[in-house]
Amino acid sequence: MQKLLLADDHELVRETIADFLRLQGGFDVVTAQSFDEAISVARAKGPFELVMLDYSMPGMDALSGLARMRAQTGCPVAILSGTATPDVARRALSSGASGFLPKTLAPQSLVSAVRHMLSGEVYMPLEFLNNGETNETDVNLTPRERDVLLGITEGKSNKEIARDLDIQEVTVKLHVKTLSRKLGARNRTHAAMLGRDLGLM
Amino acid sequence: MQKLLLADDHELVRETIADFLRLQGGFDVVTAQSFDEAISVARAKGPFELVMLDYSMPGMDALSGLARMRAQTGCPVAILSGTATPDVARRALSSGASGFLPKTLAPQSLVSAVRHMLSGEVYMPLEFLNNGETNETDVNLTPRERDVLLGITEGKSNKEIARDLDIQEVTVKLHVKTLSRKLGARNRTHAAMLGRDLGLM
DNA sequence: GCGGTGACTATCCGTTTGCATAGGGGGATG
DNA sequence: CATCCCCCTATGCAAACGGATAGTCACCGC
Repeated sequence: MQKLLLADDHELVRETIADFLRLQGGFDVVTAQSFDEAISVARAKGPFELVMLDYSMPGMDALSGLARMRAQTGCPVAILSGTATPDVARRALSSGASGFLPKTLAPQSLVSAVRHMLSGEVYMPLEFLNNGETNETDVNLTPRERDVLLGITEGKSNKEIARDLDIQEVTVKLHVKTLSRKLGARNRTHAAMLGRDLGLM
Repeated sequence: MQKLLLADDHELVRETIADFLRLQGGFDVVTAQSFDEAISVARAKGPFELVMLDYSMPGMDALSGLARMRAQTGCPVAILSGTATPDVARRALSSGASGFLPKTLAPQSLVSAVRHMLSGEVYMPLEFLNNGETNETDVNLTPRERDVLLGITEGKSNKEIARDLDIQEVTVKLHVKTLSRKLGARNRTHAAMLGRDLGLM
């Protein structure tokens, strides 16, 4: 029987989906309620043939959890999301996710999606690509902040960014501080990662 | 009967695939031998339910042809490629392609892939994500360097990384320096971005 | 044994970040 | 006009980073 790992912090959602996969899909489903627990479970009760991670979940830290889980287990990892924006879906795939599962997915489609991923292909509903042009995530940076963030992602120093934008270095620092606060980043590097994950540039 | 548009400048490949889709899939396949012809055909003989474009083809201009075709037809557009690198595949999906079809795909898989895309989902073989190491760059980090790089991508300071790995901060700095040199990064932020782009963790 | 390599520690130094405080100008909106 | 918001600048300071140099220790292959 194929072993799946499902991690979601909402108990109702988690257990509903798990039960459905057990009954309708005949899978052996193990659950976890946080990213850290998922990592522990993956180590303790593995190997799994597919891991499904909720996108907004304690410890997930946007998409960096995806990379960590992939690195540890080496098995296909899918992203599960309720507040699904097309852009997040695309980025998930770019980061190596085996699939993107919106929670609005019809139950029967879920089973076929899981089978699809188990057979070594990528699952993703098309509507998450077509509508994808306007991706207003809840974060809204000012144009200047985006400029600075772009510079950060290119590994530039504040001084370089200042020269490129023809402003003073102190001003760059100001933007770095404010955009980091808006993104909930702990420093410029974190801001760069979150900015890329959220597709802000 | 579902109408498909297939554009490829190599006649043999184009007609072989087209015939196969007609016979085995029962599709109505129209062909074109350049991107510009594909655009004309799409306007003249449309609408189509799926368009397949060769990645390297006169007028395609890498992936910018994908966006133009999507904008004009509004229907799913897949990328067909012989010289398939995982990177191109990822970029294709990020640019809104409905699928990525390597020409090495088994014929029968091609039909199922087309059906998959017609049903509104995205097709992509997993090996183009998992093997996406893109080891052209031939970076080989030591295990410890990967640990440190992972910490950097999570926005941690050297001090935090040191505590987590139970080593001294100076040692972390050493690893940061060496892994940055290996990656060709200008600083830790740049290293984090390159590390994520190259899928090193 | 010997050389090579990975991992680690130490001290020192200049540069860069990060953060706080304290403003000025311009444009939009009420 | 008053009031935001965005953008810019300035000064100052503590912390973190980046780099150089100089080692120790353990492991592995020849």
